[in-house]
Amino acid sequence: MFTVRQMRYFEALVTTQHFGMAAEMAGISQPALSVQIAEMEKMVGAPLFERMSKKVILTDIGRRFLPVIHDVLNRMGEFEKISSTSRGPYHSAWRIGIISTVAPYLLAPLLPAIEKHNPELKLEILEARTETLHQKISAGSLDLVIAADSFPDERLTRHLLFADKFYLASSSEDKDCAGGLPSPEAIKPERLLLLEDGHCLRDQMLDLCKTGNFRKEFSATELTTILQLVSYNFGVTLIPQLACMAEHKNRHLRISAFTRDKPQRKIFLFWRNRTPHQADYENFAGLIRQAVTPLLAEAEKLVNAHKPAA
Amino acid sequence: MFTVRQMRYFEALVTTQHFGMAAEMAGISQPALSVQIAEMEKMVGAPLFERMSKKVILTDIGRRFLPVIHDVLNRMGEFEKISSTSRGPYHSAWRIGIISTVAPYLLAPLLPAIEKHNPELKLEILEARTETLHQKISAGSLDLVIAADSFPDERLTRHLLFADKFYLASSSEDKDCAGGLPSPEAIKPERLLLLEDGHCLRDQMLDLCKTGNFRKEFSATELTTILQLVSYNFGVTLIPQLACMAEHKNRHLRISAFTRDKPQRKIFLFWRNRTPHQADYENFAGLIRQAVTPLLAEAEKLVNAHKPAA
DNA sequence: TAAAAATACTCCATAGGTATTTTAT
DNA sequence: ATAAAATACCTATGGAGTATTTTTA
Repeated sequence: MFTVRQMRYFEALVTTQHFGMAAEMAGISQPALSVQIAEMEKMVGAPLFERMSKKVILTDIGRRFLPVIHDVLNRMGEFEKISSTSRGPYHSAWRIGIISTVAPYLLAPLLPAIEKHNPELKLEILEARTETLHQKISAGSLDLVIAADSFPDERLTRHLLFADKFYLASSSEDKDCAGGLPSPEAIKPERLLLLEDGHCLRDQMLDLCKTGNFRKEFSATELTTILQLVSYNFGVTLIPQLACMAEHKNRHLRISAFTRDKPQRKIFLFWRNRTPHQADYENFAGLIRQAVTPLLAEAEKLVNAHKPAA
Repeated sequence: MFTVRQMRYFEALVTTQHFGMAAEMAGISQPALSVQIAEMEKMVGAPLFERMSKKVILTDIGRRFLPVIHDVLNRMGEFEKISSTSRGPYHSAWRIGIISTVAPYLLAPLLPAIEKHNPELKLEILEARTETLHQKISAGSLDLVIAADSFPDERLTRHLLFADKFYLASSSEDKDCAGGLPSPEAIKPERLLLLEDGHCLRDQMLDLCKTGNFRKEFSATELTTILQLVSYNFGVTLIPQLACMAEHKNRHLRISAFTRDKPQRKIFLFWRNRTPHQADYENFAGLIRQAVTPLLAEAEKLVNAHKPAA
C-alpha cells in the first residue's frame, strides 16, 4: 500500500497544513510532495486532504489514516534504537542449552565468573537432554549448547571445554568398593544405578560398564537423586569429576578413582558453524575453562587424598 | 530506515527460512530478495540472518527486529480496510455545529428524519455560538455549521435552509401586548429581555428593536430561560418561529405575529467551499428543509389562530 | 557434485528536480 | 495580482530481472 516515504510526507503535510512547508520539512521539493500525496489519494480512491486557500486540512477519510500512520512511523523509529543498541555482542541474552548432568555443577562456578569478567553477558539457560538440545540449536532456538562427545553434526562447530573423568561413587559402608575397583567393568551389574533413559551419562555408563543387566527398578532424572541412593548403599554409580565437589558434602558418599582405567567424557561447547559470534563464543569457551579448572583440580585432589587411605 | 518492501521480504524470509522460497512468496526473483536483505543488513551494520546450509535463521539482532516489523506490517494492513470502508459518504460521523438558539428546536424533528431517511448518517453535534462555530469550521474541526445570516466568509459555501420569522413573545397576562404590536420597534425597551452577549439572536433582536436600552439585569444563555421569564410577565422578547411549537406548551406564553413588519432571520447550512462532500451536503440541506417545514407551518398556523382572538 | 546464496550487469519504474501552468483568493 | 498547488518534462536512483559465480555441504 503506502510507502514509508509517503507516510512521512503525509505526516509532514498534516502538521504543516501547507504543501510547500511540508516539502521543506521532508527535505524535498513541493512538486515531489504533491505527486506523492496525489499517489496516495489515487490508491485510496478519495481525497485525503482538502485544499483550502491558505491551508490544507485532512478530509474525514484522511483523518482515519492519521492514527495508523502515526503509529507505524513511531514504531519504525524503534529500528534506529535496535540498530544502535546492537553494537556489541551482549545486547541480547545468549540462549544456551546445557545437559542436565553438567548444568548444576557447571553453573555454580560459571555464573560468578561471568558476573566478574563479563557482567554485560546475560544467559538464558535451558537444561535438557542431548537430543532436545541438538534439535533446538539446529532450529535456531538456542545459540549455544554444552554437551558431551557423542554429538555428531557437521553443521555445528565444537570447542573442547574440559575432560570430565568418571570416578566410582559408592557408600562409605560399601565394603566391596572400599579398596577401589580397577575399572567400571568391575562394578557388579546388579548394584549399578543409572539415570533414566535419554541421558547421555546413562549411555556412557552402560558403555563403560559393558552390561545391560543393571538395576532397572531405580532410575532418576537427577544425578543428585542417584547419589543419594548410593550414599544409603542401595548401589553404586559413576560420578563425573565435575560433580564431585558439590556431591562430596554428603559424608556417606565415597568417591574413588578406578585403579586401572581412567574413563572420562569430554564436554564441548557447540554453536552453529556460521554464527556471526564465532569469536565471542570462543572467548566464552575460554571463560568456561577458567571457571571449571579449579573445580576439577579440587576434585582430583579429593580423589587422590582418598587413595592412600584405601 | 527500512522500506515497507524490505520488511515484507524480511517477513517472508523469516517464515520460509529460504531465500528462494521467500522470493517466490514475495513474487520476485531470488537475487532481488538477496539484495534487499543485504541492504537491510548494511543499514543495521550487522547480519540479520544466519545462512546455514539448508536453511536461514534469524540472528539475535534480526530477532529483535522481528516483532516490530510484524506489528508495522499488521498495522499497515488496516489501510486496505480503511480504504474499502471509506467508499460512501457515511463512513465517519459528520461533525456539525449548530448555534444554540437553533439546535434544540431543529434537532427534535431532524434526528428522527435522519433515522428514517438516512440511518447510515451519524452526526457529532456541537452546540455553540456563531463565532466559535466559525473558527471550528475554518480550522477543519467541524464539517458543517448551521447558523444565521451574518456569517460572511468567502471560503465557506452556504445553502439556505429556511427563513425563521420572529414573533412577539409575551405573557398571557401582559395587557400592553394583548392586541399585538405593529413591529419590534414598538416594544418598550425597558421590557425587552435578551440572551447574553455573543448570541447572534441577541444581536438580531437589538437590531430589529433599534434600541440599546433593554433590561440589562436579566440575561440568559438559553432561550428557554428567557421565555420562562416572559411567561411570568417579567418582560417580552422575540421568539423565532422554529421555537414556537416547543415553547408553546407553556400556557402562560402568548405568541403573536407583528401586525405591520414581518421580521425574520435566515438559517443557513455552511461548509468549506472545497469539501469533497458538496453533493452529500446539498442532499442533507434538503433533508433539513423537509424536517423543519411542517414545524414552521404549524407555528404559522398557531400564530394565525391567535390573531382573530386578538 | 548439487544446492543455495551472492555478484555482475542491464533495464525499467519510480522518485525527485526545475520550469511552468492552473487555480483560487 | 498573488500565492499555492498541480502539471509537464527531464534526470537519477533504486529495485528487479537474467546470467553467472561463489560457497558450502
